[in-house]
Amino acid sequence: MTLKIATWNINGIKARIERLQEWMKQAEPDIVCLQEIKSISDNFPSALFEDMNYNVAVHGQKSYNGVAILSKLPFDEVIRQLPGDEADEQARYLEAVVSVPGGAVRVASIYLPNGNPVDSEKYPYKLGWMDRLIAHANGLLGNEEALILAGDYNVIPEPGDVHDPDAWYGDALFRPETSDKFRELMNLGLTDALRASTDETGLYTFWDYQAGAWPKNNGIRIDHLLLSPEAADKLIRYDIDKHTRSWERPSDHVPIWIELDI
DNA sequence: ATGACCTGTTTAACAGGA
Repeated sequence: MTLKIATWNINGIKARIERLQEWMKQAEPDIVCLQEIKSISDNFPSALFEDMNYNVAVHGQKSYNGVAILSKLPFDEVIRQLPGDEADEQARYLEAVVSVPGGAVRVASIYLPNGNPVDSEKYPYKLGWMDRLIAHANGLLGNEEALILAGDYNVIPEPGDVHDPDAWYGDALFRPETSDKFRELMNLGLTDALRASTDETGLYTFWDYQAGAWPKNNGIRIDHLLLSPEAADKLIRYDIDKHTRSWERPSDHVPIWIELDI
């Protein structure tokens, strides 16, 4: 069977319900990871998606952050925290396991901290969060199962993933400490689904609302689908649903997705 | 045009985003 897995930072579920449903009807994903729902769990419109035959897992927070996973396959397990800091109250991580004929598929919806400004406490928080993610991913990779770490990483991996690398060099999304941590994560043995599909540069997933970034194609690639070897072996397709950025009242991010031949 | 935003909340300006 083919399993289609997508991730999308929707920048507010309340403001994006119609866009999200329209895209889901077009794209027909089996699993959708959402970030920045900006809603407490109780206010997430789960019933709308249950009516579309999706199971819903939510880790919400008032006003900020918040992640969710919608899945046509039932959840065998749901984890709502990234291990490593019990005091961390920001809702940025949600992990779920579903069963397919070949075994288990584990999917995480990740909203990695932005980290700007870099001279504030926000940047060490980002780097610490990345350390926790590296440790957790390392443990999960030991399971030797299909693992998909999906989400908004707030990390520009390479100069070819940003329209103007020089302008972004000191930014929390692109500075060397951030790149080093991201490389450390990848070096655990993860595959960037886009890079497994193409060497093309200038492919973006985010365009700022300001300064005409979208019409000028001043974008950055910060949303990623990272795959364990067991998942990468099954990868048959990757794409960016760029057209949604032209919709009325769009998110500033667009959905990205993969198909796995399970 | 060297300009230009969006969301949620304390519903009027902020905080936060990237």
